[in-house]
Amino acid sequence: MRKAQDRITIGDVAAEAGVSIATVSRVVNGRYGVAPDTSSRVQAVIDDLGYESSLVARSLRSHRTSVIGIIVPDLEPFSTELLKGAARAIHSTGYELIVCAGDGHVGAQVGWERRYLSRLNGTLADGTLLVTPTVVDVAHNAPVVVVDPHAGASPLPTVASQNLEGAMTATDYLIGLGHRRIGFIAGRPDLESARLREQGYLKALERSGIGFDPGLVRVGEYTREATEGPAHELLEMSDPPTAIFAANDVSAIATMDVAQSLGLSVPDDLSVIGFDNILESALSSPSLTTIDQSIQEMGYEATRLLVELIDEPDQEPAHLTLPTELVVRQSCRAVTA
Amino acid sequence: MRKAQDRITIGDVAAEAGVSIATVSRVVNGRYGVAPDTSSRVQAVIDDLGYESSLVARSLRSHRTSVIGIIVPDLEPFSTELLKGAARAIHSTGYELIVCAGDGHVGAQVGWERRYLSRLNGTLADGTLLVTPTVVDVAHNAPVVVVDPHAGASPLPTVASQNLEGAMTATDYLIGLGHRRIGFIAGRPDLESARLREQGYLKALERSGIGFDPGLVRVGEYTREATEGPAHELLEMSDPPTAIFAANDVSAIATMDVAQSLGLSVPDDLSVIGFDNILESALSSPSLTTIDQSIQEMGYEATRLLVELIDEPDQEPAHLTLPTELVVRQSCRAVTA
DNA sequence: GGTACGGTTGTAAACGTTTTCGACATCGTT
DNA sequence: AACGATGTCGAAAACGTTTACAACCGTACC
Repeated sequence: MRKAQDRITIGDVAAEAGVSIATVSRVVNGRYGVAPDTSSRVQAVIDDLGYESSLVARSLRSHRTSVIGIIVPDLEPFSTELLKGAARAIHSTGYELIVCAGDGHVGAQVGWERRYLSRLNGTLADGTLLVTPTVVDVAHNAPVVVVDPHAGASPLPTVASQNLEGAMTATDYLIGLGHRRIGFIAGRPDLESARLREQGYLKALERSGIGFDPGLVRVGEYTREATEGPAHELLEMSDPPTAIFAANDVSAIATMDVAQSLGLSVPDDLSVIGFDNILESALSSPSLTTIDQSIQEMGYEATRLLVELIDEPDQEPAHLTLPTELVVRQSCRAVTA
Repeated sequence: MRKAQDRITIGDVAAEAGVSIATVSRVVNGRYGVAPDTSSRVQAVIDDLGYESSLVARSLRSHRTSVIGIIVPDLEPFSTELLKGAARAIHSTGYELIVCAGDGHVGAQVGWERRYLSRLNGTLADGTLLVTPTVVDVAHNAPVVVVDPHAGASPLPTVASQNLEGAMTATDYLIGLGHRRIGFIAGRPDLESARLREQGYLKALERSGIGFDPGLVRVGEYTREATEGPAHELLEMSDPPTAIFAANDVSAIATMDVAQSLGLSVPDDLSVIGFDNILESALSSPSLTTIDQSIQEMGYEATRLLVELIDEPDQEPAHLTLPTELVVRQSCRAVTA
């Protein structure tokens, strides 16, 4: 006797419809070469029994699953915005999306990224999107696209923002407001984006003739938790900065909170500028002046790239760079002489 | 010749190590009955070749995958908070998490939920978490837990909040502030939570003797987009409400934005209270007074329940109800005589 | 009336695992 | 020396599909 939770298999459908398994498979996949009335009879049985083909069995046999995977390190704003863009891009294609999320503790387990990727790629998913990966070596012909890649030249296709230019814009903006002591909260040192933003900060300072004070730089690793300590340090200096450029919005918002907990007013006592333009930056108080990198767009473009790569595997790996833009809100103010 | 992208299979390992496939499988899974030196030799080859067993093949054969799936309708704040809780709960168990997200357009495609569930359940995943599902009939003995279930008695285990009590608390709070014309922006009519919140609103109004004015109720479907029109309607009435209770925070924030676009000040001209206590509610301006239902906790408990259910399938379906709590912030004010 | 052919269907192999079962050694016991 | 117990291992079936191939049937053509 069939137990109730047993799946309905293609064999059940075949038996019920009085045809062979092969025929059922053909009508399920719309293959050519099955008589119209057979087809409709089988289809009726399929609908009746509520048959759904097993993704794993299909994958095992045909190496094609019509799903693409995304591996994200956490579910913080950056990742979720990106996911939205990916979901939007996936919509018109025939693919479906599955997400594997790390637990947010970077470095807690190093192996998980490799493991997920190995699981997805080549079996479960036809292609994979890798978001802000830690060191991962990937067979360079696998259908993988990296968003916000690891530092160094990548043999894989990548999607990133104009990090250098954006960081220079942010720094120039603060300089233009008259700030001279400008602190910097850096991002995850392993990521190309973080390095470029730091370079942009340095470059703008030097170009303006202000020069670089190593004492004004701390590492916040793009996270709220890692930012709080360094922000305290900067603000409790005997000669604290009058402005802080944080390498991403999460750090910037954390910095504002620390400032306010120290009795400092943003922007009156301290100007803060971020990078990313996540949703939360518009809602903070004061609302955060920041550099917009349309994160959703990155997810969208990366997904588009990936789908292209799956259909046409032997391409030169593309490296997309999306523009950034200054978004002026309430968290910065000109220095009062 | 092996093509570079070909996966390394258990057969490759077996050949390289000079043993049978069965033996390799045994050492991979730590089965009893393989000699220590054979085991270590095989293990060495595994590490050397970087072999990872194919999830789909394993699943097909053994019906166990050590992953649990979550199906969410979108990637809006409620869902993402829930995901965080689930990720936290999964961490200590031996399971891994994969997420399938709809595209947010409720009703756009009705079939996707069923399809995803069918794909996950029984093949890809050992169990599935269903978040705010639209109508879905599930074999009631499948390992599935529902968060914020569909209206009506569910044969499946569920996790929900004290929606009725919370809604009464919210309404009572507004009444206590002296409000008499209190509007309501309802949620998705198919969800139990939305119905209970509306009931709580009604019950509090009647108990206080104010009574219920059907003209003050609109449907916002829990989304920003669906809320804007109804909010406009309420606020442009000849005799508009002095307070609005929105069935979730997303609606409440949208309502505040609409009010401000009409030149109304929150809370001076209009008090707004929400439900959920999503992160954004603390960041809005003014910050939103709301009913806290610890969403992460729901995700956590639901996941815990699911894991339990997988290990011990023949349980009476549990129905968990988590407490809610009033969180007073800046968006409500007493009526000025 | 035989043959060729197109359309329709079934048979069986393959995908990469896990697991049952039996084979073979080795060793201790009588 | 024979036998059973034990430890180690391989052969092969099974999971639910897809697809190459062959088989079959009817029709049209010579």
